[in-house]
Amino acid sequence: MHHLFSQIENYHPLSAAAKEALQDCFKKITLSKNESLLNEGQVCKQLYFLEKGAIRGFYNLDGKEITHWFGFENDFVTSFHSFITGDPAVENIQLLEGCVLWSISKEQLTQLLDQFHEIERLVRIVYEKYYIRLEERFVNAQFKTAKELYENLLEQTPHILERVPLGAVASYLGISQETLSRIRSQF
Amino acid sequence: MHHLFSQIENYHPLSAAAKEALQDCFKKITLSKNESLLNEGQVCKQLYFLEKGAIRGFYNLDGKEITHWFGFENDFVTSFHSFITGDPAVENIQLLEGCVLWSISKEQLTQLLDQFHEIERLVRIVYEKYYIRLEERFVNAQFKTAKELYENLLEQTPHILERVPLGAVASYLGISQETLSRIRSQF
DNA sequence: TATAATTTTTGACCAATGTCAAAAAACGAA
DNA sequence: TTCGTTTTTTGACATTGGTCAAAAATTATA
Repeated sequence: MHHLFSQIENYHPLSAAAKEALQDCFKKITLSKNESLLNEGQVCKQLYFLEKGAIRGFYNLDGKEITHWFGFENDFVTSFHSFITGDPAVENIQLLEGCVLWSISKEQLTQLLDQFHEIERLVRIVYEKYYIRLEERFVNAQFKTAKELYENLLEQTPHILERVPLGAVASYLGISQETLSRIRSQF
Repeated sequence: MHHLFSQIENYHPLSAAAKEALQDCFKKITLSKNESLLNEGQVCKQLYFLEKGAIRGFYNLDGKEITHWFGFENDFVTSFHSFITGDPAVENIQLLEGCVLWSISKEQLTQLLDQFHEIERLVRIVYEKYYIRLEERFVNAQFKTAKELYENLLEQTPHILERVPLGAVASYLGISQETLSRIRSQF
């Protein structure tokens, strides 16, 4: 559990009391490749911290699987839309590798948010960070060419290309697998 | 100031004490069309609540002005990236109409976040809502055709088309003005 | 290993959308 | 109203990237 807390405290330091409370809530989960954390249509009631491994969120569009996001070491993972709103998820969450995760339920988190201002702050700060991340992806998606998107990925998150099948990467970038393959062959 | 608080309390109800503290911080601003709230390169130190009017955030890309977002009545408006990180903004914020705004500085907000758990919660909830909004725009940007994007806009936010020049709408959708014009003529 | 299943690459073709330039329309100020 | 500016539309053309199908390469399994 050390690792979990050292990562959490990168966002915001916590008192002993808050850490204890969190400790009581987070449950360790170990799952193997290809298992699912969530299927579309289900309400996502868990927030996960990914200690080790790789995960993807994907949804179906015209019969194709579109990768919405990847999660790697030290990412918080959930279907944010479903977790926040309580609506059924449009996305599936599936393991790309065997993973070690820490899980907390929305109910538990809600209680902690009531009890601890500092946890409320932690969550607020996490949202800030994730908002900014998403904004960057959005701007890229709107105006970069397929080649630029690939170059970006190579520079900023090369581990994605090393750990994830190409088809999943292509839809993550918003391009076809064939186009991604052709771009790659130019390098 | 009634209006401001009734909108804020749509996100999260506040105690009298928290409201008073907020009241002391929010300053009313009235500006006219085409004035700027922020120029690229400046650090955005203010968060605005837009009571009346219309605003856009835009940045420059290859000599073109790209509309990043629109703000209308009851939106919170800032350069989120710059406001959160303290980095110089890449975007400009400009009034599309005369506006009535309420302004609070980052410093003031930071103090309130320290003093009031409930304001921390308010902000956390605002981020949740804005995160989800952005996620929807992102998914659209990645996989919808120009025509679908226009139809979406017509259905979900028709006021944008009524209040904003077409060029600004086109870059907001991530398509060229000419394409938007052609699509429009089909309706 | 050998075989099957999956993933990636390649080729041919096509549709959607961008670009540039000019005309038309709408808007604003004198 | 009229003139000048800005915005929107239209036309011709180029280009990016998508689609479908098949081959090649890689990976998994018996």
